[in-house]
Amino acid sequence: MPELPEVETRVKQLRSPCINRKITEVHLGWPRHIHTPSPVEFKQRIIGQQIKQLNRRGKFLIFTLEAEFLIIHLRMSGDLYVTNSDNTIDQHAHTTITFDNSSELRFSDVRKFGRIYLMKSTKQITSKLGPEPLSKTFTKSILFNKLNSHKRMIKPLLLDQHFLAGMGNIYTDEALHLAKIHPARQSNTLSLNESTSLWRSIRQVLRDGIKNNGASIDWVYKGGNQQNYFKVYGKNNQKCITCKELILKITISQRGTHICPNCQKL
DNA sequence: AGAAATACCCGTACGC
DNA sequence: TGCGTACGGGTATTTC
Repeated sequence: MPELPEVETRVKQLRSPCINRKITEVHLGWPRHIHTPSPVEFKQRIIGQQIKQLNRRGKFLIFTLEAEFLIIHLRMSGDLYVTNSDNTIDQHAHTTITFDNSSELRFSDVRKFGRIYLMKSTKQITSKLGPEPLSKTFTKSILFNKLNSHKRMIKPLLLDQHFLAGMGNIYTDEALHLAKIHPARQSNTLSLNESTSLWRSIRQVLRDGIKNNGASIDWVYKGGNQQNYFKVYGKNNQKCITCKELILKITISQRGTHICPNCQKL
């Protein structure tokens, strides 16, 4: 579930307890979380390094270490938090990274889909990602041009991290609803006005999400408030705020999709 | 190129 | 009540 706003929230929360900490020990309870290098090498390489910076690119958290980068993707059910190493470990905190001040970074992941990378460069990961939707350089004309260069349904295109980095199922449904665009629309059929409206909507739902510390839709991700402001996600059979029509849940390329059939016509 | 299916996981909700 | 099963959510990968 963590999408751009949830990841951004974690970055902000983790900076102060992580930056300038030195890694003294690592516990790997689910070695398959370590995508690269091998778990043994991972441990050898990371111990002794100090965390210099923490940033985000798309849904990836990027810890800048002295000699390389620790990159973490939470996928659907991952979460990260720092706590005192004396505190009881939660059942799903499979990977823990202990710091020099007896606190530790815990990677808790109920569904074990998350991935951890240790790499000399971030390029291998970040160069494949599309633009950051909230950056100054992501202009409305860039979106319009990009939409026109593809002939794909708009929703799966927005979910494609190579096209745009950071959108997930929830914020995509919310953005398309706000822009009054049907998720099955072909990307290259959007008018300039529709594209501009979509550009505004994407940025607005993401900013709102960040402002509210992300969304907590289930037991997995804690502390967010954005779920209280959803207009369509999880609102099937409830009335649309703008037109009172009932929100519909449909399937678009194998993903649950929420629309107002009146506001978002094909 | 892009659509569709599949694999990876497991807590929860739902049907019987 | 208990058991079985479908579901969801992000992405890589494979196949059509």
